[in-house]
Amino acid sequence: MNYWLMKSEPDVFSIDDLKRVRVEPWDGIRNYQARNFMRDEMRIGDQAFFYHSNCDEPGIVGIMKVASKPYPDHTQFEPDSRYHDPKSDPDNPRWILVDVRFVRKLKRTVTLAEMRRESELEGMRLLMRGNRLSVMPVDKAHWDHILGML
DNA sequence: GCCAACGTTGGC
DNA sequence: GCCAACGTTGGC
Repeated sequence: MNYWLMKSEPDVFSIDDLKRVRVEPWDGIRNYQARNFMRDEMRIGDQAFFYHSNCDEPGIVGIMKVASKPYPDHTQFEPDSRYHDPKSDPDNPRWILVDVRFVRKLKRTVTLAEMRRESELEGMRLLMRGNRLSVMPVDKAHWDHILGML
């Protein structure tokens, strides 16, 4: 069992959106490292934090589970999509995603600012300088510590 | 292969 | 809205 953190801008897709639809293809990932995590390391049943980015209160807002094997992100082939990639070959798709399933919303947001103050979370990828990855692994110890902050 | 220019992410 | 940090692109 691996643990993950996946970012989404709540204006685009929030934890409440996921709660409503229950299962969602995590589309729009256009970074190779993030893609490789989904493609090569995620397994059905892995748990992931849902992180709200680029918003008033950035932080962890919920928990979800990986709900599918990796498969091609259809938005790369849609000319009208903001995620369209004209260079992606339909016979060898460049961008891959997994479905995620809603597990629960946390009773409150565990904010980025709050996490930065926790010495136990030192070294966590999310908190490293200049980190911009939108899909990243989370150590079990960090996962447990964050849930203990509630 | 280098690297300057450019685009994006995302906190503040 | 600003801007630091980082990734990608493309000329050479």
